[in-house]
Amino acid sequence: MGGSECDGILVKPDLVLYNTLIDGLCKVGKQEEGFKLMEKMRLESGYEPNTVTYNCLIDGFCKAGEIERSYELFDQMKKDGVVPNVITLNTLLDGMCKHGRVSTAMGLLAEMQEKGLKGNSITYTILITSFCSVNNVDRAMSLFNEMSENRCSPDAKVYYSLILGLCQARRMDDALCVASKAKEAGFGSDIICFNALIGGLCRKNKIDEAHKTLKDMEEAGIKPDRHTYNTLISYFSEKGQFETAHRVLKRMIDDGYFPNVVTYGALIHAYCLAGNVDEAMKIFQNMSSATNVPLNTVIYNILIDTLCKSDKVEDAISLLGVMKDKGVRPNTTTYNALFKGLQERNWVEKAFEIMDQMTENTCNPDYITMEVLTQWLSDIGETEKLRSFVEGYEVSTSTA
DNA sequence: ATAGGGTTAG
Repeated sequence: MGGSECDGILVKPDLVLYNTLIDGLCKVGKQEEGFKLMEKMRLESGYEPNTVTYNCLIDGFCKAGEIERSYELFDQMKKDGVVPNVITLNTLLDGMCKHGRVSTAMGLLAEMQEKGLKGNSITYTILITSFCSVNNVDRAMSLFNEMSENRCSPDAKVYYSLILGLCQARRMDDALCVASKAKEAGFGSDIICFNALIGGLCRKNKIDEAHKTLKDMEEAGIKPDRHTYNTLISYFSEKGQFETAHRVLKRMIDDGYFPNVVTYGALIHAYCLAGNVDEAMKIFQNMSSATNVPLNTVIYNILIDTLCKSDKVEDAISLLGVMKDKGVRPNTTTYNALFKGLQERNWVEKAFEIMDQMTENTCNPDYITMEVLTQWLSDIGETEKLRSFVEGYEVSTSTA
């Protein structure tokens, strides 16, 4: 990419062009190449990376989950005398928060604030979203209130992130209250907020309020989208009102939205809940053969879980095989469902086999896995297998 | 040229 390579034409990329390329590489998951390009730029063009260069790379490594690497870049940046800005801060905060390091993020924020770098509304959106995602909505609310005190007025997205968080926490009264405050501040809800509100109200069985919100949405000139329809289909089918659900489905299709994996997932789940596994399997078969909708882990998990609970572990195991043949990765939930099913049958050999598969797939056990296996395997005196299972993870996580 | 919010399982 150095200008010297271009015979005959005087093309010397400037720093902005380099940064654009580095950002592009990072955005498609090639952050390592982005990093190399920065080094090459230094050597061949003599440009020193600036704040933007570092910000792009830090974001690339954060999005790839390589927080340590991002932090190294942040240190290197400061060592080189390149001044971090609020974008650097926000990028790091978002990376840390999304990878479970909320308290590290708060520490960084405090440290940067001491150095005189103030957060902006994006900083607050990041923090509010992550506190909500770790079920600390109260902290999110207090951050929101803190914001105005710091004479930083919330923009639409700050309101929206709080509304979403409140909906996810099932705190619908608070969510509606914040939504009306947002409206007073000139930020009417958008389709994402409306969908969250409608979904939250449905989950709390407040169908009248959900209906009213749907009307508010239409009055605001916002049309229902695929999410809205999926939300309603999920509500009606889970209430056993399959006729209504199918009517909504028809309207969805008439409106130009093809059912997607979520639509099918909602129906499959509801038929499973209603004890109609046959109908659920029929939809599943139809999905595989008559639609282009790719099946995902969630779909298989619903069915595997239901089969295990209906004393059809063999069918669940064969579905696991189908899943793997189709290249759909089982996750912890898949294995947990299977272990519970196998425990019911006390089918130990099969459980051992599945445990080995889980380790091979570097799928991490969670507390449910450990609870089920610890209880079951110690009851039957198979603690040795349990120990080697756990050790398998200690090895794989240290080499990962 | 760089940063922020969405649906299905357990």
